[in-house]
Amino acid sequence: MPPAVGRLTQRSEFLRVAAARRKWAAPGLVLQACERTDDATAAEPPRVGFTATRKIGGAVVRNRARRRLRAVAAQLLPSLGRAGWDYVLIARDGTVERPFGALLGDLETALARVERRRPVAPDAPPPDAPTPPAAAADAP
RNA sequence: CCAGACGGCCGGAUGGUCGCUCUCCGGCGCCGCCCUCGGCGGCGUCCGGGGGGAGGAAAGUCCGGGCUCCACGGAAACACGGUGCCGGGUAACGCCCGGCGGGGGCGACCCUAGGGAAAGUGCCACAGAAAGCAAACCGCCGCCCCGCGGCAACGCCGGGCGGUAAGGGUGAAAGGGUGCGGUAAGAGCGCACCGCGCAUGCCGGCAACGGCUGCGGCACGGUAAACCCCACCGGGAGCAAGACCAAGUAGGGACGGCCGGUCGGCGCCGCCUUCGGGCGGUGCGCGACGAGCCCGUUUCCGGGCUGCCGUCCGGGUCGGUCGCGCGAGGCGUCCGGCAACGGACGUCCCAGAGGAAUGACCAUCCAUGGGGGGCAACCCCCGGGACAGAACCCGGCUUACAGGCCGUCUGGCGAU
Repeated sequence: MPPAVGRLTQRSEFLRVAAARRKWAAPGLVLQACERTDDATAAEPPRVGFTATRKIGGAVVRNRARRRLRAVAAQLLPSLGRAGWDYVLIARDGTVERPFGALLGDLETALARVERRRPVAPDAPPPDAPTPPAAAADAP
């Protein structure tokens, strides 16, 4: 099967991913993730959705942020995304100005962080956290 | 060359590697039909190829329309909202063009919400004596009285009566301005010019209006983005309009209280019967009329809704397709017109998404800012690309905008 990445289009799907409360914030973007629970689609390739609110700017800025996020996702998600998972990328103020290489790094570390937290119980801190400030601030 | 005025236009370019969306063609796969080679149609997280893919403001949603549904029958008056010099353009406009009046600028040119204040009402703060009735605070002038001085004419201090809008002072505005005459002092009191008003006037202009002439000493301040008057225009809501398909339910149900005019219908009971039915009673929110309410108000009148109140229960609205891209369309040439614009001919098809496509990244060039080198052309390094994204579609207006290009004209300086 080719490593195609699906899209999230329905509001209910976005809400479900947000309700999973599994996220990580990088300087250029925020990543939310959620594992699909129904068995029918569990083996299918990952899906991704994009959010750019009015908070970051007008229509031009929002469009540009969403396009950059889409370019980043198209480059990394086919190899790094997990089958059966849904991801949501949220644009921040820095998304438009941040260099593209740094944006790639943001998504890479965000994916790794979300992966690492996965086997751990949500209320227990990760035992091998190399950079505690973000994780510690999120734990309580 | 410098300063400025007006009008028009552009608003990064090229290439490479990955992508998105619409459409067309060819494969591949699946399904259906005709039926046996095969053909047609549909579908696809599929493959390959061709073509199209944001703006001058796409923005604000302020006007005008198209289109759609509702009220559409209609009408009149009232009410409400809008527009407001004249002529033209336009599908229409509050827009545009050309004029007129007023104001500003040496000028090119710019600004102008510009009907009516002898239809009525209101307001004109503060200051000021006085703000629509005209008005006398300081002044100026005349007459009279008292006192003082003087031989007297007269002068001065104070008071009274009267004249005076020229001067001072207040104000946004004080009832035309300047000059001469005139006067006790003054004043359109008289005269000249300017201004103003009126005209049955004459001339130019389609008109707004302008010019001339005559009359009137001038008697009627401003404000109508204050009420108002006059003329003209105006149904309401909007593509989440609206239509279709699929699914599927409903446009309700239950209980309690209160009210229920007339006729019909239906059910039940009783009586009569010539067996067709009839009469009486009772129940029923089934129908009609009436009644009530709604469609801005009223009337004629058209339509719609309806037992009323309270409590409880249940359901629907998040899918798909169309609307949705040939249009008051773009470009070019010619003709008419000062112009806005109109006409003829030729030519082109030019975005259609829906968590929302038109991009991401790199290189070179082009503008542009800073630094360095060089006599110079130029070279090197760093920074770095305005406002801003179609959401049914057009015509305008308004607002935002890095930088640049072109044309016409004005003033000044210099040269010929």
